[in-house]
Amino acid sequence: MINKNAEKKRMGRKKIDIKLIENKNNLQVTFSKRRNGLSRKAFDLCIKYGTSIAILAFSPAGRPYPFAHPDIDSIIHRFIRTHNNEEPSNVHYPHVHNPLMDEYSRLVKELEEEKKLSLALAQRKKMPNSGGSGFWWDAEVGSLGSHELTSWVESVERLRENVAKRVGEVQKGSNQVEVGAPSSSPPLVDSDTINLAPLPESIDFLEHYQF
Amino acid sequence: MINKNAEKKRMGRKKIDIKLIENKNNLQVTFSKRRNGLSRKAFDLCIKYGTSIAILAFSPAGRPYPFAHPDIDSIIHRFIRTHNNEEPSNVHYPHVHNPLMDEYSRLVKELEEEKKLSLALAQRKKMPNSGGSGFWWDAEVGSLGSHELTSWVESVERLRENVAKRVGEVQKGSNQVEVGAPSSSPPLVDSDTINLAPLPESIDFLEHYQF
DNA sequence: ATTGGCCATATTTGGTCATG
DNA sequence: CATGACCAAATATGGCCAAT
Repeated sequence: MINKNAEKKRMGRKKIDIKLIENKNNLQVTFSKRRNGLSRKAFDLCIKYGTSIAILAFSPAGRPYPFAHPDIDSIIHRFIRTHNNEEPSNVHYPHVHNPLMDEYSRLVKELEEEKKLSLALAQRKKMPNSGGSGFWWDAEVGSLGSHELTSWVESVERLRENVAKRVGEVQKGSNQVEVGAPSSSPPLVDSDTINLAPLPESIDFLEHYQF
Repeated sequence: MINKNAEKKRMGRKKIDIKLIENKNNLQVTFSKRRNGLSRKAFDLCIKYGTSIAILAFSPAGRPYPFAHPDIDSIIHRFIRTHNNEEPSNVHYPHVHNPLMDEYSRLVKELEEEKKLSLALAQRKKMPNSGGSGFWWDAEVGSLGSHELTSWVESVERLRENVAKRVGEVQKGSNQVEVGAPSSSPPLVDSDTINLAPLPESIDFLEHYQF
């Protein structure tokens, strides 16, 4: 990426895919904005819905940027109460095992596979011309005939669907917070408060990813 | 189906001010979306900047909606390390103070003054509104003098608790790890939260809010 | 209670420059 | 390293309706 196109004309917001950013220089700037944006949103939610939210974030530089309302202590306490673990001597926080991340990692791998497969197929039919200048799909896909291209697209679409479905299942299936230790002790509070609501993520976030 | 007024142009997003939302059923809907949005953004940041973020949020219904990457424990520990350079034995969480609140509170205070004024005027003409159907900062709150901020916090807290209606006692006497405020004992509401130490944060976001 | 569409509009953010 | 400002394009959301 590193689209270094200095134009006099303003470019407006650019779209970037979800991957570790490389342009450290420029991104440092962006992070500042986004971090603020995140807190701003959290704050907004707190006020509008009368809820409490705590955010612990770190800047790429490693600097901590906390946000909390009304205060971090009460929130953490509440969380602990909510999950009400049984270990009195050892306070441990709910192990927020974000299913989304798991899936994300896995999906990235799968996509890699699929990608290779597609490329392999493409190369079998047509021949090389690995321009290699653009994104992984630019070169190869570009060499496909309209027919192949169509099927390729369908293939990817199918993949996307599967991926989406999978993520969906994961969300609904594992929306329980896994406490640090594989607890076997019974909950001490109303059972309906033990379960975490389904992890917030919706599969539509995948739409923002560029496969 | 869904053909009420095909002609009628939809309204599109509406602007709403930042105040406790009128418990409308509709807003419950909105919260779901917004919460998702928050997590989505956090997730995005985590990936793009390779940073770690943890979010502990509660829905108006009192359900916890955690988000964390890579995992909440490491993040909290990191925070402790970062903020607590001295006593490793006495673990206490950084007293997250957020300037956003400062500004907000300040403005609310000003607003209160105005409200108070106009209310006084109104009462001179009309009759008392003992019904108190106003918002939490309406009327009487303004008469609290120099304790507005504390009151405000308490109000919000009370509200939160009401909505939450949570269980809770089962206190686990944790002697090992003290998960409390550094010095103050008041569990939930700590007026110190309102005006405390510094932490880089901009307040320009207030420009977007309508008081 | 929580989510998923739809659509139009309100906000946010990327890339750049400039300032503590 | 962290922000402010600017402009334009990319997203996120408010109502509304419906489904789980």
